[in-house]
Amino acid sequence: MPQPPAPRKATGRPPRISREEVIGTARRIVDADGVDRLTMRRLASEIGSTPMALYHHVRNKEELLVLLLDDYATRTLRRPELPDRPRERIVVAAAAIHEALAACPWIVEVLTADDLMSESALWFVEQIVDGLVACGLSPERAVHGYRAIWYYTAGEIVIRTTAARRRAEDDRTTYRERVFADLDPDELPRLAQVADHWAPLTAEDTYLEGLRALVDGLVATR
Amino acid sequence: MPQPPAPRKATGRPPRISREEVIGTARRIVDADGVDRLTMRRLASEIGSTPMALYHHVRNKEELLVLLLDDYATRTLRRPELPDRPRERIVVAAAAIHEALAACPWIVEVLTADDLMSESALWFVEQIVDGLVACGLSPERAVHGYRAIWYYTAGEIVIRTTAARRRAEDDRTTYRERVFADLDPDELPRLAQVADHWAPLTAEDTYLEGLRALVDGLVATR
DNA sequence: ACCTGAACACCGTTCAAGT
DNA sequence: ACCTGAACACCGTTCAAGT
Repeated sequence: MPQPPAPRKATGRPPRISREEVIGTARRIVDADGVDRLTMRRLASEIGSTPMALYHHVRNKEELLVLLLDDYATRTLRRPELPDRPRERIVVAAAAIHEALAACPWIVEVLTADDLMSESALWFVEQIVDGLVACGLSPERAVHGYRAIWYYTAGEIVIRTTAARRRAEDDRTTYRERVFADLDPDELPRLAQVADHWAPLTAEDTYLEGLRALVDGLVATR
Repeated sequence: MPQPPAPRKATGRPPRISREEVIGTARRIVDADGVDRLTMRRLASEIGSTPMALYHHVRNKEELLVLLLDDYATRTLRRPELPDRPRERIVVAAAAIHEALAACPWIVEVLTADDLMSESALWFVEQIVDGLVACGLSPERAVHGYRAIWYYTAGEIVIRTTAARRRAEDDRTTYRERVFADLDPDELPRLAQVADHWAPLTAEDTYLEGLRALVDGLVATR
């Protein structure tokens, strides 16, 4: 293999590994085994070097992760054909970002606090669902409305990714089932009404509807 | 101090620490020093016990965090006076949840990948802002619209919290400033147009406007 | 300039034993 | 039933030294 010509003065020891190699190897580890398997030690050994050699190419692990995301975005974000209608153009552009990030679950990691299914939050969910029903929505659409508000508030991606992870790890549906079984229909009538369909309703992908609603709201004359 | 009567059969050794004590102490640590200072070892020593004693009251650290959030929600979520109009009722209920979570920054932790300010994402931001302008919004309102979409897509809370943390750690504004300085006004005219006002515009709190728009969109007849 | 070895100061969790 | 001690299998990062 020919040596590339050295464009800048070759002072000191020639580099054995490059920043690109570090990022590329990190990407392989993350794609193969998930982001929490990416450690500086493993990365070093995979690259055939020592942990400390990495610190000469990235400042620290946090910078490595930022570089990794940047690399990911550059490789996967493709510019779609855009419709002429401005409103639709917004939707398509946002959906493209969403799709790219959704395929990149390691972005989120940790947290999201399950489903905010805490007893004390249910009353608020009730108000939202009931309010949407009072506005003329069907219970099903009302649940979707609540889901959209919660998604776009706490982050649709974050929630779905960790939920999927949870589902893979063990069946923690028991907790949700218990909450719904203990529901008082007098205090929380709407939730009780939809309790049986909650699982299939929340399994549906309603991202685009929620997004369209948000855009509608933004461009509507107030 | 009087011993509480033992309601169930007292077999074996009497407990020295309770689950409530574990959670309460964990809360104190988190409130004082942040969530990543909460370790099983420190929690144990703060409680005057050993790490392994904790595992008799919580299954593992993840369960401890879930319990901690539940405890937090129970203590801070207060039911507000609700307006009669359903649409306003939704807004108030959702805003109450938002407010509680916003005051609880340790929920998020890590990630959010800065601002998705990657070169390759800017084009999409441009399309969104330009589309909103084409719909009749002022550039300022268009930026707010984009911010709302991004917030409600990736999670308003998550973004703001980590942004605030970053600001406290060091001035990483340099990166954003460099991106905006390098902007090509022919390719990304709207972004270039608002580049100078980006910082103050994004510093404004537009949560309620975005939320109202989302609700408007959801209850609007399509 | 770039890399290495050894060490620092930690982690969460398991296992076997004690009371 | 509840708690302890010791150990396992790790972390990210610093420091001083080598080439």
